[in-house]
Amino acid sequence: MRKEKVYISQETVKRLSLYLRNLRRLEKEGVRVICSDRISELLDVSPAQFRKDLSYFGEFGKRGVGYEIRRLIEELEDILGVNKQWKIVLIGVGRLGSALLRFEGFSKFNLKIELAFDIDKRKIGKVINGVKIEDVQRLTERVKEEGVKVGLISTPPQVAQEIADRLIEGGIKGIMNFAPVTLKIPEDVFITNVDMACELERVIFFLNNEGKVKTDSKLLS
Amino acid sequence: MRKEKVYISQETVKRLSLYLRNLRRLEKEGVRVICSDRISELLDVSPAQFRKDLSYFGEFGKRGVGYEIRRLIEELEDILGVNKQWKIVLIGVGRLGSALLRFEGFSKFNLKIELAFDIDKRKIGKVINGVKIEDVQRLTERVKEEGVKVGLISTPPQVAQEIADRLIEGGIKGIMNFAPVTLKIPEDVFITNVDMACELERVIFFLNNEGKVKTDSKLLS
DNA sequence: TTTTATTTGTTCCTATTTTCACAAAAAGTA
DNA sequence: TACTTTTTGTGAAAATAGGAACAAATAAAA
Repeated sequence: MRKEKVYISQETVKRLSLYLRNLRRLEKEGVRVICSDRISELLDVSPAQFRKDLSYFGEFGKRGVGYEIRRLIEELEDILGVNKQWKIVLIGVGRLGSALLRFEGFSKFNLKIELAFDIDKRKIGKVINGVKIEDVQRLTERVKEEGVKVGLISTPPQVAQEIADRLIEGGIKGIMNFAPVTLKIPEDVFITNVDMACELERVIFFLNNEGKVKTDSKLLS
Repeated sequence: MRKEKVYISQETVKRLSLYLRNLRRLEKEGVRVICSDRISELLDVSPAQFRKDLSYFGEFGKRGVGYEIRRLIEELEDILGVNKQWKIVLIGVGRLGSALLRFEGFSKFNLKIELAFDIDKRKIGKVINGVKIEDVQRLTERVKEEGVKVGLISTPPQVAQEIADRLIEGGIKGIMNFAPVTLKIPEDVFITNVDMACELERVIFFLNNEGKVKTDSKLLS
């Protein structure tokens, strides 16, 4: 039974994506059906959490049996929207940017970067992984032209805000930002920050507070 | 007044790191004192949240005035532990790995990768950003030898678990994992997964559920 | 057919996180 | 000195997320 109005938390969405990836792997390994207990062993998620995450979107399992993997993969692809083709643009083809352009973790899962932009004349015109690098001057118009909806920002932090503004002007509705700055964006645009320095500092915090800290919800004495 | 026993959430730690970075930038811009309201405008955090996050560790502000930036930077560096030198090892010098080796977002903030390993004979011996790439065969012993405590895994997913095991055998206590797999690690080791495909799928979820979704805590109709 | 085993979907409860709101402190002003 | 303004630090309330537990559904066994 589909719910009237449900708030889906970001944590739930992250987990859905995690489920999908692991279900695909299981299917490849020949598994046909799986129960929430088994999922729980594989991922770091309680069985109840798994069932509840799915329950926001419908009933996909069979009581006493489990979940048919093929069916669940399709449902999750549908929920996340990864079965549709979303045009993705990358801005900033530096070392991180070119790694992203060729990242198998994207391409393997139907996430293909289709346009790339840089300011460096020496890079413009080059082709990386089938994508021709274009002049960032033309960013807004090209984004409009191609109807791109998702942008990855891997520029230096100083220019990230300007790039974001231009992307949004071009009609971008979702941004994944690798630049270590907090971008100002309108309410109707979604942003996720991949902040590697913060993540690494989080690891260091744990080490630095060792003994004073409990493993999951950190206890400080 | 320091608390007896306080649980620090991961979200709080992430924000501390975010505060630190932005305070450093503000200091560079010549700002000396800042209040929680101003921080709130700059970052996407409520003033109360900022004050409460800090309050777990002590009283660093002055009522009616705000926070002296220099002081707060030092306190945060101390809390996070980033003023100490932590030895960091990177495993897997592919495209992402070499981008990480040269990533300014790390080096600028006193986060220096000091050892790097790969399995590819052609890469072993090469020097990237002052770091000599070593043979992954010797990973465990070298980690022990050097007393490394933090490891970054940027290998293909198939070998990530084995690398994690070897790191832990060598005495690593904190891992930042870029491989798209859920690693099994003991309780006393801290791990953070940087899962770019999940992040990108989260953006796509938002686009795919547009209209049905409210901007912050996603409303699905 | 009836009974027993499982395992889901969901309700209700608990724990955690965030926000509110205000007393306490600081500094300036009259 | 007394009053005003500002802004912190924090206890209490509100909101959110997570987990236990159980009825309902399924399939297999008796």
